[in-house]
Amino acid sequence: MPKVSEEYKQQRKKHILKSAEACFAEKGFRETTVDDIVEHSKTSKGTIYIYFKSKEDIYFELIEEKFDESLENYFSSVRKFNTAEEKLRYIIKFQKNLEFTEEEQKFIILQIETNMYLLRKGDSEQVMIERLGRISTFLEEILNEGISNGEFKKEINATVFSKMFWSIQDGLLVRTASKELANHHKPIWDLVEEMMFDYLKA
Amino acid sequence: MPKVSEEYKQQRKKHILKSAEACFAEKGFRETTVDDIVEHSKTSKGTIYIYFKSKEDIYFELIEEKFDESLENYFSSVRKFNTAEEKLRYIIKFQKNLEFTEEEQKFIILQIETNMYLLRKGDSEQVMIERLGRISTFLEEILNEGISNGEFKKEINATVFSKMFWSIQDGLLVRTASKELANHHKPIWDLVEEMMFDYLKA
Amino acid sequence: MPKVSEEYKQQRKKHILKSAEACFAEKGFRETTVDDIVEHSKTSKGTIYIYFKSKEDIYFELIEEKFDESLENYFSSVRKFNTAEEKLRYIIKFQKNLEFTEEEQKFIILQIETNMYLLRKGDSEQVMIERLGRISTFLEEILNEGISNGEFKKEINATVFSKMFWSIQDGLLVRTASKELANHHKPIWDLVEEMMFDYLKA
Amino acid sequence: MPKVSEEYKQQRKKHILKSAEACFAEKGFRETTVDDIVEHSKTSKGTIYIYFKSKEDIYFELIEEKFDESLENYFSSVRKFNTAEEKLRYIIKFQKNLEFTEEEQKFIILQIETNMYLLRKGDSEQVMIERLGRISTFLEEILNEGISNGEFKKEINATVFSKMFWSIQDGLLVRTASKELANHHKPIWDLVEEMMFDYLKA
DNA sequence: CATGAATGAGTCTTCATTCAT
DNA sequence: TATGAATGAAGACTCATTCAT
Repeated sequence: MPKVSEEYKQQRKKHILKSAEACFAEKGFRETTVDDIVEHSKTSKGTIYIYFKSKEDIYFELIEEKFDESLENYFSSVRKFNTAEEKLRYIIKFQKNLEFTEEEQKFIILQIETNMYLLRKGDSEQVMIERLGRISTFLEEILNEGISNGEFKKEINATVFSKMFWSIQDGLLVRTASKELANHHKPIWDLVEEMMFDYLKA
Repeated sequence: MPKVSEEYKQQRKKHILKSAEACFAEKGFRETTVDDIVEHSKTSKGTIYIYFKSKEDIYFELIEEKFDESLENYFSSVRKFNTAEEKLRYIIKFQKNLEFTEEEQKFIILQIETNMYLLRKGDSEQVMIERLGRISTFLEEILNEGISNGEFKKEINATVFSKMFWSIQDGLLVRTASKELANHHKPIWDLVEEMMFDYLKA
Repeated sequence: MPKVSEEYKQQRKKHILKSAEACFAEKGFRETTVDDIVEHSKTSKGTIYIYFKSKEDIYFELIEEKFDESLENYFSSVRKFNTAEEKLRYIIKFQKNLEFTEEEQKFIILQIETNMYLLRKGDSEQVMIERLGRISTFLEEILNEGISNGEFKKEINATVFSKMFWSIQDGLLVRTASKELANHHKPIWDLVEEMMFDYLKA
Repeated sequence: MPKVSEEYKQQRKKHILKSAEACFAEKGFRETTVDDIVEHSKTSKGTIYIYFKSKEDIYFELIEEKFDESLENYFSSVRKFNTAEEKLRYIIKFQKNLEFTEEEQKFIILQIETNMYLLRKGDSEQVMIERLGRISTFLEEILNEGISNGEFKKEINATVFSKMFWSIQDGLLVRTASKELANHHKPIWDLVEEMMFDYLKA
């Protein structure tokens, strides 16, 4: 006989998570204090510790949520296209069209930092590899689809190509987080696109 | 121990830096305490503050030293080759042959974290962009050399290609830091190499 | 203990201030550690930093409070008298009758030290001069009152006399802080009284 | 068979003391570091600890020296005058004519702080009281001289008057250290002079 | 005697977490 | 459930003093 509905509690948690995201993006995990989150979320320290068992816990839930949410959206919008080429071109187009606002850049930084954090902790095996695997598999399927139906040449190693692709994407993301490349990444993606399709269809 | 040679002092500093590197690589900047460095270096807190004015100072000197040192070695070994193609192939080969020990992987993580840290602080403009610029220019020169002497096709935009190349390298490095890709990056570099030369010489 | 009344918090702050006073009086500002205050107040370091933002902050609030509080009481008790002579004699009598306990002597020392501290910092202009001004003006008014109604002679420069008076008071206070003069100051005040009134009414 | 002459050593000590004086006056005892004194004296930490056994020791020797030196000079210049009145007027004139440079004001602050420091330590009985006694006695003698030869009236209590005089002097000094009264003390001394001689000769 | 590098106890301050209300 | 006051362990940094050269 809970006093408040489950839905209410979910909503409350989401609200805190949103605040935490803003804070972490702004200052990073270590530099963000629980008080920062309290202030941003207009709740209280006690409340936060009702919904999360530690600051680290907030961080993990945030990453989990953020990642899964955006990834599923992404996958499904890609799947709407018919041919493998269209799908791949859409993926590239999506990256190309990302307009990185200050805020988004900060979130990218946060994501990269998080990866490094996880890598260091060695927990990565469980979490990260599974994720990278999912993304990799997603592209592999598209590539294999293209190979089967003759869009792409037979010699392609879909696994390797997929890993390469996401590595490139990662690299461009890292650079994009910096001001140097920020919003100048389009010509690079153009080049990548040209080069890749030359290879895939040669 | 007074009236000690400049050389001795340099050595002492280097020793502390070495210890700091190990600690930072192990736990990251924020999680490493000065006491960790004290313990690892078998010196004392006071001594560390003779040679460095803050924990952050150690960090920056470390990054600086590590980076500049390795970069210059790298550049000069590349320049030994005659043709542009040889040079580029050597660069790729170099990346391909990197055998990342546990320790080196940790240092890569540290470097990436550092970049993120700098990006967040906004101090990055001075330091990082200059560095990325140096690396980018280095490859641009090689590419232009190849274009002039007919090794590579005329249509290549050396600036864009160079940026792309290093982004890919970055991306692979990030992934390599993870256990997933660790020491499985050779086939990916093979693919990159094939694809790139196809494009450059088409 | 959450959601606590403003009054409760004021009380808590006062309690810490009381402890700090005892510690500062005992050992001086610099020699007093925050841990001393913690121990004396039976609270915790954290609590102290909830109510004050630094050790210096405690010090200033203490001085401020102590000073303003006692000064206003003093002024109002003096104003109760009718004639200027009565007022001035009361002021002197008040000084004369001060029985300096060990503790009060220590607080006098603290006050003098504080003045020196402020003087050195140069922040004194704002705070101290304003205070000295208030005290000086207070006596000037009494003197002018006495001059107007014929109690005192016309030739008196109220401003100079006032400053002299408080300097004497200061000097006697400094000496009183020492054991030498402690509680032997009455005959000196008698002499001062005699001499002053001889002059004022000559 | 000392390696260096006693005179050399005395000179060295004096030099360090001079530097310490400047530093203590500038920043106070606690805020002055041994390194400050090292830098100012252009010697070394080791050297300082040859001549003094602690930072506090420097402080005490400084106070001792400074005080005794100036006091003896002062006494002897006063004694040159013939009558008690001349002597007392000279003392007042001396105070009146003090032109307090920034530096001298700082040294006054240091002296006052030192007194407070000594008072707190309870060592005051030995050192300070003896000093205050010497000064007090000095003036008592002058006053008694004046009483004996009819310059001053018989009813004067030389001991009390003397203590009062130095208290006034102390008070004016404290105030003079502040910017408020700085170099505006002459009219006050004029008033004190007038009032005192009115009393002494009445 | 002179030097200054080394030391480490001692400071202030922060902040994640708890728990009484 | 919600609150926010209380806690204290932990961290960065300082500096008087020592002592090998």
